[in-house]
Amino acid sequence: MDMNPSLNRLQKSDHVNFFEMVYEVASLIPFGRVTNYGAIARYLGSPQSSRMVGWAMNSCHSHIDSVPAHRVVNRNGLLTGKMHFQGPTVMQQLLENEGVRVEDDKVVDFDKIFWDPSKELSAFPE
DNA sequence: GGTGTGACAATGG
DNA sequence: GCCATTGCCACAC
Repeated sequence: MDMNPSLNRLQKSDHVNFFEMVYEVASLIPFGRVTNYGAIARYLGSPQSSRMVGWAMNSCHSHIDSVPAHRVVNRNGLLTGKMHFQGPTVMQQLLENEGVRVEDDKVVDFDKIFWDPSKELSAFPE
């Protein structure tokens, strides 16, 4: 068989969609629900790549569709990425607009409204 | 093509 | 129980 390195790289190119996949999952977050980076990373098959999720969010502006990044918070339920929005209070406003209580830049009842794609979606829809 | 980074998470002291 | 360190993996320079 021809071990064409280009071919191998081609498959790796599929991982380039990692960002888009993150946007996909983020878009699947139900209204009034929130999730954390680790859950999304875990759903993508790389539970250790939670940082990549945040990185993808950093580039979410590059995505065509608007990504509800305000529904994605860190494991502590803290709105760590609020500063990356149009305004430091936009993220909180959006969450409160969805019925999510945010106190001191932290999601109240985070474990209650926590939405795990790996459990809710239960499968890999590709 | 190597180095640095980053909106995290888990572990250790 | 809080602060510091490590791991991690993909992307930008």
